[in-house]
Amino acid sequence: MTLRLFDSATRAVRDFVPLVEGRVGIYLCGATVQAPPHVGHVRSSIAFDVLVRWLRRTGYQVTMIRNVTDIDDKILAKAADAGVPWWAWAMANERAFTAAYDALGVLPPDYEPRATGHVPAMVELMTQLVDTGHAYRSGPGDVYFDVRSYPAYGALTNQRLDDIVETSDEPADGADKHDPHDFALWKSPKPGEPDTAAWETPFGRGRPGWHLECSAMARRYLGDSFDIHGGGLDLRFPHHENELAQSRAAGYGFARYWLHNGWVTQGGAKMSKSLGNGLLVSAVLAQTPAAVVRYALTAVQYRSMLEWTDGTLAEAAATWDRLSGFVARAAEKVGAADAAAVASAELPADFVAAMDDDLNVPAALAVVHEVLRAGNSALARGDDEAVQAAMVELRGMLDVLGLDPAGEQWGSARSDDREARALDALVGAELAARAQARAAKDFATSDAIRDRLGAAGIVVEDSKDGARWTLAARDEES
RNA sequence: GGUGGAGUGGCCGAGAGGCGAGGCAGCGGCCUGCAAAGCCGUAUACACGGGUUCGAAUCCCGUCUCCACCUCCA
Repeated sequence: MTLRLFDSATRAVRDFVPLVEGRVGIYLCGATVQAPPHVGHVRSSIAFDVLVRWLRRTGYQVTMIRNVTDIDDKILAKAADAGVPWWAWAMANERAFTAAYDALGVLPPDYEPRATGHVPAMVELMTQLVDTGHAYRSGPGDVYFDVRSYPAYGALTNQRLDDIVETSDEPADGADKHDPHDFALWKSPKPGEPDTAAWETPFGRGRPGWHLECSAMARRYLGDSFDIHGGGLDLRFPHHENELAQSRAAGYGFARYWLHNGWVTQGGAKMSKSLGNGLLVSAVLAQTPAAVVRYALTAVQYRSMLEWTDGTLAEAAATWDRLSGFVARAAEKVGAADAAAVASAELPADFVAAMDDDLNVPAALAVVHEVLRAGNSALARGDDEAVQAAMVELRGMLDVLGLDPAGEQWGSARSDDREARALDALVGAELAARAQARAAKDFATSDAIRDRLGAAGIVVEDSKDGARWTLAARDEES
């Protein structure tokens, strides 16, 4: 069984065959750092994080490139409004994105190129396009791609040029476009824009258009042809169509598979910067453990729309408690498994089949729950061997999803964290007092202690081996 | 107008011709001093109307509704 992926370009599920056996190059459209990330942004990064993890798990050597668009109209406009340099505005937001990725366990890409650092590569590609008649200079610093020069324009999104509504990408003063659909490769500075936001080129001074950046950076790091190009569904047109057109027109094979993730919606509407309804990741993380947020964003198939409601996080929290609870109890019983055992654990065939089927995470999670139940049952009947097996298998699967409760990202650092040790000692004292009260059948006192801990977000569970405690995954809703 | 997606039980969410994925919530039971956790059990589900078939949520025809992209967007 091989991995099959839904390719947007052909609108079909295709067997994944990499360009070079055993290796995969992925280019993911990252953030335009005009604002801090909202939940939809990190959904995209998590979707492709799962893809990378699965490819690596199944033996591929993956090169993951995720760009940062650190100059564009909105960055310049917002920075000007805020009275700060555009590059400082971009940098601050880039840091916010990085913090969100890190908090949610998104593995860092192999490289994260910034647009502003790749002007020479862009000029090189643009020059090629002008020299071959696929692009033209319409004024100082203004260069457009000539869509009529590339007959396959529209192929990615299955549109005929004449059916596409005319773009409102307005030419600069004095600039003329040959066709209304022609898009900017290079843009001359607008009045009032800072000198630092323009670069010299053979065609005049200006700054890069959005589409050119990605084509140039993808080629620089992944080569003339590469395996997978990813991004949000909303980037298919015009962004990806334009990238494909200019790269192919320049003679490069470019991406062989196009993957697009669905959006996070609220009330059926897409979260978006332009609508201003984006729920900031920082706001969500302020109230909910990151692992729970990660679970919520991972649990849906990547192409589906994910409707974000109050119930989304509540359900994720319940499931996360169940998963992490078993792993913790199992480790207390049979000892923690080492990372190597988890990384090399043999995964259930149904799980593998689900992941190979266009990353069907919901179906894969069904297998996770089967193993979880088997593990809990083994725990109940004291079958340590089965507990151990279930724990390793479960963690192996969850690791693929970036959700191993005992892994590096989410694992408890209780034993070597001073605050946590102090807390453990205090709760331990409370639990000792409670045990005494219970032994004396003073249940009023023991219940009062349990209630007091509960109010502090500490959940107490009794068992034959005594009481154990955990932090509640989420604050109780009133 | 062009292109594409979606309607599954109280909720979330897979599946895509034939033993009712899985989760959450609920209900019953076991366990517990009581809980919690866990385990066991528990479902008149597939937008609507026709059709094909031994058999359709899954295929075909028609209808309705919702959403998105075609302007910046993950």
